Amino acid sequence: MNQVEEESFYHSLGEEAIDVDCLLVEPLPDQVSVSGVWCYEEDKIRKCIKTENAPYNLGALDSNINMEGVDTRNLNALDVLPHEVGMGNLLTTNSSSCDDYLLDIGFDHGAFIGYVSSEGLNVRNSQFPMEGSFGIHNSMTENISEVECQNYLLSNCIFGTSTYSSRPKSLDRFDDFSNSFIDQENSQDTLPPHFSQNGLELAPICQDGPTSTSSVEDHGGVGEITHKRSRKPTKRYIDESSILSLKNSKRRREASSGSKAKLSGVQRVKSQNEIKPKEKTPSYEISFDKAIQVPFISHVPTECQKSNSPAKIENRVENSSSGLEDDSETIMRSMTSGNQRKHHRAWTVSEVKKLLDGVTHFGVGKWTHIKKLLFSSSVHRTPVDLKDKWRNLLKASHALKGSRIEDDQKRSQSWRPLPKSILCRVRELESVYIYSQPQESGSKISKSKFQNISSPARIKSNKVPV
DNA sequence: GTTAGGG
DNA sequence: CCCTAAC
Repeated sequence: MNQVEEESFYHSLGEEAIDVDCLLVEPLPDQVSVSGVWCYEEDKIRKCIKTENAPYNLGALDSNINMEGVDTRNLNALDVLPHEVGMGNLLTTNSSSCDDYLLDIGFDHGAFIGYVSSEGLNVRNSQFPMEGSFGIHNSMTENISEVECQNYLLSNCIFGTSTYSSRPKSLDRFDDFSNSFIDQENSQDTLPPHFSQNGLELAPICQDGPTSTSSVEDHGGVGEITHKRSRKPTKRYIDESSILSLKNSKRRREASSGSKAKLSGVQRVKSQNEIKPKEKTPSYEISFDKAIQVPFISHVPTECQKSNSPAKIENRVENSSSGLEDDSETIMRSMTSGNQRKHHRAWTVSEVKKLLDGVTHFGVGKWTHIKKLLFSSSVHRTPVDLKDKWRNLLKASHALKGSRIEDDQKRSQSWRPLPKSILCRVRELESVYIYSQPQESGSKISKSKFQNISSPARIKSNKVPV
């Protein structure tokens, strides 16, 4: 954009050009509209940002926003801030909320003295390029649609004002943020009107936090308070025993009527298969699989191709000798339960961080939400995987708690892939969710939504379980 | 369809 | 990671 174009663009902006509400779903009295960031002339910024009742030091307005030569038509708040606004220029009134995060990612506190509090702009988004787990925004020059910008703002507005100090974290870009939330039946009821406008609804936890009614009611609790479901003998156990007995009776029937020379071989193979019914495979699958040489993963796409073991292939070959004699029950069993095991994929630290963010923002047990919103790109992580990983993280964090932290950390860093900060975050999250269980109705969090951020300790003291 | 928990 | 009861 050359100078002339730039000037004409400025003029075309005009005083009324920027709708203050364009980025906020509904401006709250004490909320700072961030639309002003779209302007970069100081007087316009002042006009664009409501400063009445805003308890923030909008230091950014007084200082260097230098956008020269930048095509602002393609910029938005997220693009502009990290680059063009000096970190120290955006001051916050409750910068303590950042501490955990900064610790987590290993930055000096001093390096991030300035950022607007979570009610307004969140300069912490500038950490996107550095934070592996939020790596979608690798390029800050990426254009972000207005909707996405809204999502960011919303997430900052809501998530950032929780009562849990490590809660406000930068979010991944929510590709389908709004759509996904619309699907949530419960959120409409639990959300105040200003969060359900424009179809942008937020998860219940955004509003009431981990102590919310929905949190408690929906998953019935976590941690020690969770009471376990009672289990009957598994269906698989019943099925297998019934299959065994059925096959035995069939075999007896065949043995009494069929050709004995032929059946003896079949019986031998069958008895082998009965020992390990899970590994039994119908013969037609074999011809099916021959072409790709990895018979055991034929039903599972790509990612499991490494998972076939020689033992299994051998077993498969064995089955081929048994030919078409397999009974239909066994075929169905093989088809449905399958012998393929998903290839093990180690969880990366960034994945774990994403998971923690998901738990932070949506709550323990909202695995499908987390999956849809944060792991939509990783097909190999199912909601169950997330749940399992969370369970393992809890175990790991307790293991860490049990030992002396410093020594253990130093000693185990070589083999333990998870940084201590992550395990600490797990513990914090866990404690929050444990302590939030006895809460009847999430009034406390919703009340304090736009108040200052409480520390986990304060949550605990507020919500002492019996 | 989703989640918890045992394996 | 799988499986399945419980929800």
